[in-house]
Amino acid sequence: MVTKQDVAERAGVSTATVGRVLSGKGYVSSEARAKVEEAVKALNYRRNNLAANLRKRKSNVIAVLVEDLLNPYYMHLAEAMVERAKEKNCIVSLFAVKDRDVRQVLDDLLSNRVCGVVNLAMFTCDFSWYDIFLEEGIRLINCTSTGPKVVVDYTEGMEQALACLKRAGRTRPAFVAGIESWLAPGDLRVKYFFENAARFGLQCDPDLVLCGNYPIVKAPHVGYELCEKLIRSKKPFDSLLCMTDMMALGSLKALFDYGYKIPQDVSVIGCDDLDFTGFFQPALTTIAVDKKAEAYAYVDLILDDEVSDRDVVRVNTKLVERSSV
Amino acid sequence: MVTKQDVAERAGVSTATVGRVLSGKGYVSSEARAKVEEAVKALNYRRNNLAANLRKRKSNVIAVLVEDLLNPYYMHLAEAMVERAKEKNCIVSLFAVKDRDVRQVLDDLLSNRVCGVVNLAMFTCDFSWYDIFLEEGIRLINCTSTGPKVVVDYTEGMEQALACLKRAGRTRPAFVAGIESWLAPGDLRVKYFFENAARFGLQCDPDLVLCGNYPIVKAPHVGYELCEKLIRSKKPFDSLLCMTDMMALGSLKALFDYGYKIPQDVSVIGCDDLDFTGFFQPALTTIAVDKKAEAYAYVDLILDDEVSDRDVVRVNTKLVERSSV
DNA sequence: GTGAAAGCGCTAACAT
DNA sequence: ATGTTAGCGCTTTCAC
Repeated sequence: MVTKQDVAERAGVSTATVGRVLSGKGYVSSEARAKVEEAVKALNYRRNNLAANLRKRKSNVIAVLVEDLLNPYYMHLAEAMVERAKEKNCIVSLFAVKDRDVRQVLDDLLSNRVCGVVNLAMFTCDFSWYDIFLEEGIRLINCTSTGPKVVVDYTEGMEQALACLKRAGRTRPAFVAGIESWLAPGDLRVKYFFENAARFGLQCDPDLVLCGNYPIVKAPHVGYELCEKLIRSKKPFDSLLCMTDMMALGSLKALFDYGYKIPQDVSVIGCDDLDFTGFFQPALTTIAVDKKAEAYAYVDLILDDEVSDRDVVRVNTKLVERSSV
Repeated sequence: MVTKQDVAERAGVSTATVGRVLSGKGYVSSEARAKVEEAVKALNYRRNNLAANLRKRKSNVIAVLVEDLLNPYYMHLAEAMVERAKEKNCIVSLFAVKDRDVRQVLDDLLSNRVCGVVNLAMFTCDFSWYDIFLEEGIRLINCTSTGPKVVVDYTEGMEQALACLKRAGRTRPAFVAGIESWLAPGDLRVKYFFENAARFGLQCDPDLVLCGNYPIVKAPHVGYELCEKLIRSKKPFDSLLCMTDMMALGSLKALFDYGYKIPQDVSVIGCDDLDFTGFFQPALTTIAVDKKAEAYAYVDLILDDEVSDRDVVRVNTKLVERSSV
């Protein structure tokens, strides 16, 4: 492998000079620069990140914690994070957090001296180790009540969704929340729904906020079961707001299996706008999250210099209308 | 951070001894071992992988090359690879290969001295740099005609699929291949179909092997368009074999949009058995790939010692019957 | 059975 | 404007 030393020798300068031209900081005469650049090309020099990382005492790996990778929403994020990270010379690694071994995962992160951690497994992750990460100078995003955060602001999207339901003449929406009932009130979607439904002539019956045990049970299953239970309960409803598109997928199927016509009998709205929700039957109307902005924010919060511990970046949402309302 | 040196001092031994007990190789007196173990615990020592990697001249990162992360099949693989890699103390990083910057990605891999590369972007990846990787001792899987490989063996699955079609009384299947027509004949699914359809009383008309430009166009779109074209062509068909579940998703929708009833009018079979294909409408009958075996094979081929360059591991498939046939 | 020491390749403080 | 050099923390040979 070609080292900086090799380049320096070929260019007839010192490694420090090579370092200067490569990093672009410090004074270098244009002749020296030219020689170095020639040598770098000729030798096809490539920096050894292993060494650089050791020196910096920090790797160029951004860790992404997920409960499971099969959540397509995470993948939208991961995709954009990889893209953004590359611009900044970092790579992103996935870490699966399946409850019991959280501690071991964190050990792993520490051992690898990742440069930051994006916690997508907010329903699972244990925050007790936050201090260790701080001490080691590793930034955590979405890992605790303090520290930088990105929050998806559902205001706009929910507003449009409720308006859309109203326009369709709906009055009795149910909310397929899917998560545990003690978590539901904290969710911005649910909260916004409760606080604003009335304004759109929508009844909002706490009984119609359906909780489940996502993410232990997969989203489509949760959606199916919850919707099935709702149908069997005979409680009247004419529309469904779903926490995620994947839950909506399950709900759609339950509705179909029980003979409901969509959107004639019931309107359905999801959240996320996954790339294939247009292929659901019927194509799903859904609250789109600016996933690229969200993902970029994660990376930026980890890599940028001027990030304060109390930074919060908000990500926008908007309704994408298709055929399910 | 706690270094090996710290541990050595506390235990009253040398770093070499600490190294011996930690690695489990070499002679260590049981007293020394006990003291070291005590110190490791007390100090909460954690190995710094950055340093270890530099020493080994190789990182503990397995690179996974993908065209885009939104393919759920990749995510099934990624999930299992992360799991397997963790057992062997490695982490997996995703790298997006969007055609034009392949070279840059490879530079990245080299620069990071990843311990191996799993190429999932077989329709996009450039193999010309294979030699460099070999020289640097980096293993590539599925990157070239030589080198270790894992091949998904569709024999069993296709056999069952064709039998299933026959049982359903179908005779005119179309094959939604989705990939470019020059690639199709090389695909094992297509190949098996051609060679064995007759045996099941299935006509196999080359005109009914529908090609497209996946992965440039996303799978569900390709599935939709191809199916739509087929319908409009008025060519008779009574069943669909789809290259992937996501293509099947698109095809299902096209069929539905044109008023076909499934499975009454046409039977549909996919490939992959993604975790949510049971929620398609109707639930999709599909050829399941042993994704865990596939993923583990990738990791093992990269990390295990006794891997020969011509190793090929075969992964099994089998039909999962649901409601679309 | 144990310890000393030489790097791995890079960066940056310091000296010139 | 350029060069020298001291580590970063680990592994491993070699000497005791």
